[in-house]
Amino acid sequence: MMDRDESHIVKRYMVDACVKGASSCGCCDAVGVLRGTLFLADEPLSMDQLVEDTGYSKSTVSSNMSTLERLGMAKRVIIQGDKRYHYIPVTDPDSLKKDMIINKREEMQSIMVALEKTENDLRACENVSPATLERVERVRRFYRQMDKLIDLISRYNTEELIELLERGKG
Amino acid sequence: MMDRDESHIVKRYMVDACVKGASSCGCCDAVGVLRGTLFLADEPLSMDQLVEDTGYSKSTVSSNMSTLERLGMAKRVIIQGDKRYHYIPVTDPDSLKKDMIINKREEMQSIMVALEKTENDLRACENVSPATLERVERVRRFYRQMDKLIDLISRYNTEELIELLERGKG
DNA sequence: AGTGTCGTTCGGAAATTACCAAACGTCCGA
DNA sequence: TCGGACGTTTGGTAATTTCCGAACGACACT
Repeated sequence: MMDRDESHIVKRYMVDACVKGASSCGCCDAVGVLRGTLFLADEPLSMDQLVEDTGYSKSTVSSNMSTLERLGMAKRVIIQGDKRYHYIPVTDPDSLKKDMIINKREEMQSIMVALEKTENDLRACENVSPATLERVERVRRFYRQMDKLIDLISRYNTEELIELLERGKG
Repeated sequence: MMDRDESHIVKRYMVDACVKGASSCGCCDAVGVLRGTLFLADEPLSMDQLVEDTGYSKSTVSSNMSTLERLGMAKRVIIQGDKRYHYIPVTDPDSLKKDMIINKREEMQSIMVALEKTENDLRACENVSPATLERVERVRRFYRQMDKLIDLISRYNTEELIELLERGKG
């Protein structure tokens, strides 16, 4: 039988992977640890179980599970006859892709707003070098394009996209 | 004439936007400030000028300019008759897209490696629940798909992609 | 070799962040 | 309306990160 230690070893890679993924989107390690733990659980986990399995305090688990929910990586489910919340990992490719894109897009949008304001400010000054203005315009064009691209990508599911792009290139 | 203060106001949005973008890829504020400053400069800037314009110390500028270079967001150029380095921002859409994709892809790859190891470990244990194994497989499939998608996307330039996807959906 | 100019690296201080324990609010059953 | 089980919020602390100044190494010119 697999004891706690062996189970922990199996978990390590998964947790490490999730921690890495989390830190690359600016989240703290706990978010990754919690996600990894959730992935390798046999059933929906209550907060108490997450506290037990990860060693984090209740408050840390609570706040970081909120983050996971917000990022679309975990969901709460109701277990009949148990008033506690239970969490499951989101593993559906299309949901994951959707949330990944939504988050990326919000980032882009806020950068685009700032770029637009900058461009307006620059135009309002008389003695700004045309090269500078042109440079800001170019970056803004880039973000506009990427935003459009992300929008288009969000309208297909992953299989469709792969097929379309493979066909396109031949 | 635009004095230093006015120039600073114009810079604010751009710098804020870059700081936001930087922190969303796990970089500290200084990286964003430096990028924003570079965007709005009329000419390539030396390290001394960056120190002056940003208020950061020489060592901070040095190390953070390295990360900007690594991320493909700034480049060093040689100015004739000046032995100091000068930096310019990268604004070419295709370079920006390329580096953005390269960085994203490296992330994916390392997560995929970890997922593969986990799957192997799980298969080696006899008493792992099939549901858990299936869950890991599903996530791994997701990352494999995304990796493939990113690879395909990297083979087109942005205009081609937009056209292809617009045509595809009608 | 000696000197001056650059850029990077290193050690410590300051600021920020992550984390925990305790207090708090909420919901449900008695 | 009380009591108990949950989850969230808060305040303080520990740990990490950021940043600076100083020391260092590299290079060019004398």
